[in-house]
Amino acid sequence: MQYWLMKSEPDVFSLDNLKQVNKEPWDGVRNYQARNYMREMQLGDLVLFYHSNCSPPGIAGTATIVGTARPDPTQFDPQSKYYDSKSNKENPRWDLVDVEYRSHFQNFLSLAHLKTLPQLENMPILRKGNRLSITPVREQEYQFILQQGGLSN
DNA sequence: GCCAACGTTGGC
DNA sequence: GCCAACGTTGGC
Repeated sequence: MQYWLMKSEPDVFSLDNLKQVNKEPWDGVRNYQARNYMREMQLGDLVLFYHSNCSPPGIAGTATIVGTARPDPTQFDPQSKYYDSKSNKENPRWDLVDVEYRSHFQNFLSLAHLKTLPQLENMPILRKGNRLSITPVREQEYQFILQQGGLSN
């Protein structure tokens, strides 16, 4: 089992939205490194759900991987903003995973707060200029963040 | 809205 | 294969 952090802009898709629909195909990832991380994901992997490009940014809660990597259909849809004319069905370029709601933290963990915690200083999300939307998280980091969030599982 | 940091593209 | 130009991300 592995742990991950996945970013989402709450104006587009928030943890509240995930709770409402329960399960969501995580489409639209168009970055090779993030795609490769999705291909490593296994059923039951745990996810920190991060709200980006909002005020305040931070970790809102957790989710679970309930579907492993498969081709993202939006890459073949000319109407989609995620359409990729250079991809083809014989050798799809982009994948998605299925993410299921797990919990909201009692305490939203703002980026400003996370930056004060030396236990988390190695997390990519805390480093300036990091734009990767999916990153691996160490187990100790995940457990510590769960404690900080006030475990509402 | 600004802009630094980063990934991608494409000319050479 | 290099790298400048460009587009995007995302904190502030």
